[in-house]
Amino acid sequence: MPRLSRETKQKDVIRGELTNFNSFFAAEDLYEKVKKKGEKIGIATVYRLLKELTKKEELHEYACNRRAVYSNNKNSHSHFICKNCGKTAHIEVKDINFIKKKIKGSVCHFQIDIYGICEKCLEIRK
Amino acid sequence: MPRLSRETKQKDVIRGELTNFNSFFAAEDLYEKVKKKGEKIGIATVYRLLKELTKKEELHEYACNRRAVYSNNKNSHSHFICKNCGKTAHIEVKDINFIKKKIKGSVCHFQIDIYGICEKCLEIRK
DNA sequence: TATGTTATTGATTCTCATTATCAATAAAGA
DNA sequence: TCTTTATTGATAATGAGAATCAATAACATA
Repeated sequence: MPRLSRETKQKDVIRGELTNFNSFFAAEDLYEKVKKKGEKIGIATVYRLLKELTKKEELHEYACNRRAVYSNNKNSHSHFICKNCGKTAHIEVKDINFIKKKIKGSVCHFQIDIYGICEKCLEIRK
Repeated sequence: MPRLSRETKQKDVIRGELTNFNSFFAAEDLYEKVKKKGEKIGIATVYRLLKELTKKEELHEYACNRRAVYSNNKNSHSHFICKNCGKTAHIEVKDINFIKKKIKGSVCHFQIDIYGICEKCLEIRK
């Protein structure tokens, strides 16, 4: 394990692109953004920085469809996923106090995924 | 796509083992159970039936650590995942009425993942 | 500023869960 | 029994992400 963290050109470039996402993104998305900037940075470096920033809690990592996705904001994430069309909508859930009572450890963040049929698809099915 | 579903010896065997899980399980777990019974069934068949039953809503599929996991009960699932030791504990959350108001579509089931540090790890860190 | 140490990079390979392929097999209806 | 065709299972393909490792570049310090 590395004993200290070094500031590099590559990390700077990737960090610069990081802010260009307003919702969540996958490693590949970030890699594409960097490539479009004309910067030649290996995808392994992108994966590494993403892990590093997650450990530092500058990013929030969670799973979406068996892929790791990341978010700039440290807030928790809640989604409504339509089982018919597959669309994912964000839901705002501010706190989970109702559930915290049941947990003995300390809570960092949470993810709530609600599966169902969205309004549009319900309409079509009629 | 198949026009009708056929009942086979293999599906019967796999279905028999399916009830032997009281919590969630991965495809590989089910495959091992079947193998231990002495039945020679290909792992592809296990994967296929799992997908089929999920589509039929006899099983609930969700993701855990970049793997698909399945559950017999159709209830929703809530977990507390320790970011330190990685252990997952079940939490019982009966309803999410507080959140349903925010959803316009119809809700089938939900999954709540809460990330934090478990009691044991908190103790060790002291 | 030059030098030595070592964290970082990036091309590539590896891993591992899952899906796709396809010839052989076996349900289920006629 | 015969025919049709869904299913099986061995195996190859896929794809996200981790591991490898020689070359490179930060950073400390002389």
